[in-house]
Amino acid sequence: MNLLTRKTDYAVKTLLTIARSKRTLSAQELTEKLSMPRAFLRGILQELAAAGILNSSRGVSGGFSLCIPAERITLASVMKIFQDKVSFNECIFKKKICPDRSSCPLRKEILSIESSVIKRLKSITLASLMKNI
Amino acid sequence: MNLLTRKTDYAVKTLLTIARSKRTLSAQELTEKLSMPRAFLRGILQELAAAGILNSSRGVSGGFSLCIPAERITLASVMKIFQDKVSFNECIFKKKICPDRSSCPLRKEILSIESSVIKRLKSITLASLMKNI
DNA sequence: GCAATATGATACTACTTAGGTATCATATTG
DNA sequence: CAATATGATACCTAAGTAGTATCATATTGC
Repeated sequence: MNLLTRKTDYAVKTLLTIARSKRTLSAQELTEKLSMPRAFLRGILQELAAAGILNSSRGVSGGFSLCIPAERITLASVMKIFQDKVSFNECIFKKKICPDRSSCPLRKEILSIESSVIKRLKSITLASLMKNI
Repeated sequence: MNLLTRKTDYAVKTLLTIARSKRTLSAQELTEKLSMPRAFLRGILQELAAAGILNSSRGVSGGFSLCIPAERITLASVMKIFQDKVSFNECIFKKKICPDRSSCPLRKEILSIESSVIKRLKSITLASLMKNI
């Protein structure tokens, strides 16, 4: 079980690199800097652009740059792009076993853990990650 | 992303049922009580027995019973049986990108979240789940 | 204009894991 | 000895993760 998928991990590290270098970086440059698989990274960059986190420009000196200040890009928001549900508990016992879902003790515990994890994921920003280096 | 797999979820609910009824219950009885797929539940019960959480007895009036007091069966220990790694971060950047893994800011954050989740999972026991009903 | 360089869109493959089934062997009880 | 249980094991299928490949389109500089 992994909290972050590889796409999310790549994405965060790529975003950090872009944030540090204040200029536009192409997929090619990023691939070399970060030694990530090129085609895969291209896809990730495209998704980040589509999600409105990156600006993209085509053509000879094109590439990607941040579209939002680093303070406002959270780990939770990046995860959301690449991992549909950042929820922990998809209760499998609709009505069969737990006649009253709202009273299921296991569910309560998991939801409580989930919400505290999500809270923390929302509090981690690109900017805070950069400071901690 | 789900914190608990279905096997773990079934296992916990099954263990709760066994713990409540102080007698030996067969896979057949449990299947009926809990409306879980029979063959699947059988496998889960076998794994729980192999892990030393359940006693099993064969033959006509055989079945399963708790082998450990409910206070000492934690959610973490059940997860461990069915979900090899309850770790959150399998860092993918061995030495390439993070020359010094120990200083990776993202890794630090994830490990911190992970350890607090594990701590909570260890604190949830069958007994505590039963009390909260 | 045109070649070179970029991204956009999209489709496809390989691998792993989760979820579930089925069967034969073996032990226990009445 | 037949009925009932678990033990061990070998499958199968669907979904998600990780990664590749290609064609279309936009931009820049000569």
